[in-house]
Amino acid sequence: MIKDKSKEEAIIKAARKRFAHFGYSKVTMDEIAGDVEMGKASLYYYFPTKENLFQGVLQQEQDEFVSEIEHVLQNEASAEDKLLQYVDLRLKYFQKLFNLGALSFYSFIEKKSQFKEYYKSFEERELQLMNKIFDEGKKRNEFKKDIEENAVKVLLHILQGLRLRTLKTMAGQQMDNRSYKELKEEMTTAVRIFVKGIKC
Amino acid sequence: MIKDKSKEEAIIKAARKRFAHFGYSKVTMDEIAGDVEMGKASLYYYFPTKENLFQGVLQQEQDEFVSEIEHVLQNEASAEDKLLQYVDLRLKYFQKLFNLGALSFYSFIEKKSQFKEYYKSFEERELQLMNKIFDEGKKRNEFKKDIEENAVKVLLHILQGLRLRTLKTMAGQQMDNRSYKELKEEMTTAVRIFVKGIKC
DNA sequence: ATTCGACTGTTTAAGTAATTTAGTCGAAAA
DNA sequence: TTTTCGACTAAATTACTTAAACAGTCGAAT
Repeated sequence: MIKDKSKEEAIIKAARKRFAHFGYSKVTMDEIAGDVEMGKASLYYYFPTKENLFQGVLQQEQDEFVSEIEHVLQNEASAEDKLLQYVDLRLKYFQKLFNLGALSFYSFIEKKSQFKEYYKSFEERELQLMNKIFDEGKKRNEFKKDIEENAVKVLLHILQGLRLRTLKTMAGQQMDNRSYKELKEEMTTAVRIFVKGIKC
Repeated sequence: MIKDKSKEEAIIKAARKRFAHFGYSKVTMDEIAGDVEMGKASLYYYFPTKENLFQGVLQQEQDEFVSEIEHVLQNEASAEDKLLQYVDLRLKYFQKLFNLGALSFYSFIEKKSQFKEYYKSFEERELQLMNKIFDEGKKRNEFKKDIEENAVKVLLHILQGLRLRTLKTMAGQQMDNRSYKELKEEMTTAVRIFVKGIKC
């Protein structure tokens, strides 16, 4: 019943390496099994499906991101600074997912759209995190109390949209350093102006 | 040398009808020719390629949009109101392109990406239009003079991103009225807060 | 609890033939 | 001179077949 956590993690580690390099569909369970010196059938003792294993990889990245961001929320910076730190960490997480092939324009239209549910629940989590930042900002009187109803959600969608837009312009290619920097700058500008618009 | 404009328009009209209903690849030149009671070969007298004919359709939509928006720019509304009118018209134009099958997530990743150049030049045009609105806003002292360097471009990208994000969530399906209204509301909120952020 | 060899059914890839369709051309009509 | 089109071709798309690869199962062994 209680499965060996370290084995599980070794499998995820091997899987992540392969997925990050070749993308989901170009990696076979046999190869991953080979990497951890196991038979393929043994993998199925830990993960019921290949998809589930991939989600394991994603989940680990997500946990890492969430714990980083929650750590940030605890420091004493202003709400605006926290938002900017959020943008920074979120963008790094975005890049990781991209390198795992979990993003890219293609993955969104695939019939199975394996991760729709996954992304959706994460979006809710993100919204909570941002709301927390804004609530603290209100308490500290950085923002006025009567922020526009959907402002936080809109900001979240703005950031999503800007990332998606960058994804589009790359369509297939690698994410180079220039795209990354441009995107970050755009997001930073957007947040700064947006926050100013909320402050007054 | 001087081709019959009314014939050309009749062809575009017929083509638009078909493209809007079936999408680019599901329409044959023979069918369009049938609609205007011509032989297919005659179409090639007016349009060198099928792609070019499709672009003719797009160009007409774009011209219509641009002339509407330029009309708006001439009235005496505030810069903010002009921006909101811009959002409204631009979204209607977006929907038209969507119904023509010129958008949709698929069209962006198609190898040929026939319209990359087309969209790019249009984006520049859009940027000019928005800059015009902002420049007038500055002259009338609605905005302070030292607007952040890339603010206008960032706003443009925000609006693009929000549209794209909606496109993603629909992925394949029809654009229903709810998506449309939600998107419009988001854009409106974004513009209002953004403008406030620039004003002060 | 954990591992795996041997197996299966389904999915993907490769190859090929058949069909459709964009685009051409030269001649003819207006 | 401008406009139309029938008859054609080359190229792309589709439909189909077959071979290979792969995800996932199972029962037996540690």
